[in-house]
Amino acid sequence: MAKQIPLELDSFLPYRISVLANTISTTLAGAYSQRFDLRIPEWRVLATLGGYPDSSAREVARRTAMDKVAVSRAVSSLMEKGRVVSSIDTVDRRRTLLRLSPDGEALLARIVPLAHAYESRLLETLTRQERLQLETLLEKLMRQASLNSSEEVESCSTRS
Amino acid sequence: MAKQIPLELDSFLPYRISVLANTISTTLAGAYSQRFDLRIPEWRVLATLGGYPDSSAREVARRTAMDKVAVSRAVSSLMEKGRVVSSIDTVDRRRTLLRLSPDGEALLARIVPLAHAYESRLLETLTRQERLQLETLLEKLMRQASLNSSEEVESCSTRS
DNA sequence: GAATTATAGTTTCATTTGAAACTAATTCAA
DNA sequence: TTGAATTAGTTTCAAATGAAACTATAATTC
Repeated sequence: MAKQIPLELDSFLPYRISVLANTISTTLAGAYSQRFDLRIPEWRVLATLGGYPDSSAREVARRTAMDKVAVSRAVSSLMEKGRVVSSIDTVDRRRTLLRLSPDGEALLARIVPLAHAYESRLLETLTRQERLQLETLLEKLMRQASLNSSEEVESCSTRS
Repeated sequence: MAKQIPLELDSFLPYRISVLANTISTTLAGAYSQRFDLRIPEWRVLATLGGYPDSSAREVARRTAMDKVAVSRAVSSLMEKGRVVSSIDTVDRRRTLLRLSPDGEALLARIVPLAHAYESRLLETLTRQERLQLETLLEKLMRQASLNSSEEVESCSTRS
């Protein structure tokens, strides 16, 4: 076998996507985190409840791909700040139904334009065609990435 | 002004990229993390030193986009496990030159195929053309993302 | 060459995160 | 029913992370 490819980190796809995602999250969070006293998990919950009022914590977790502990903490924090209100589901009293308070609505209304502006910034150098390609690629990569492939990855390697 | 777009998280680019990156990191780390007792930061340092022996911690940090504290900790851990050895730069005695030990080399040699296999898995559903597109898109997005745009994002929003 | 400033790297401390244990309510099964 | 198993959500504890202070060496300036 020839000399092993030494894995150039700069061109390693998982690494590149990770750096890109980190840069995006950090930049975006920087634009509202301290300014509105809103952490990323809170922002995700806020945005979700904006679109789906009266979701339970579990539903929010599923929609955002956050785990339930993270949701629980974000919700507590949002409630302390008066941005979210809750009510107990009368049908299933384990469930807590969550919705934005007027303050929460107002905050979301201020941040959504920021978020859209940043997204536009990211996309502004792409042609219409490239945006469509990006769509396709993200879907394909996401599908492959989540194929829960640890066994396959292992078998791939140990096979040789 | 018309009713505000309520920001569908599922189609919000920063969010999608973040979920994708998380999924990839988690899956990949799952394939070697416990198995080789190697955390993601250690893996990055290991891979970097494989390609660039006798780098200083600072150089590793720059190459990996990690911060120096993370590098410092990863290096300590790798040295404890005998995977990295260090020597003091005789020219500048603040600097520590790092390189893989034979054990470190051997470990890297075992993991590189895993990493390449996983990368191939990610890419396998893409056509040749799509892979080229991905290249272009990652570069463009990375450039836009890192334009350090917090001020611009803010001005975009407050302008209206 | 002494004092100041800058740089490499580590340590400390406070915050964040995740996993597992836990509480409370519900469903299922006999 | 009532006892076992599930499910929603929280708490706890340990590990990971980041910012700022710190140590040691080097470079700069007077």
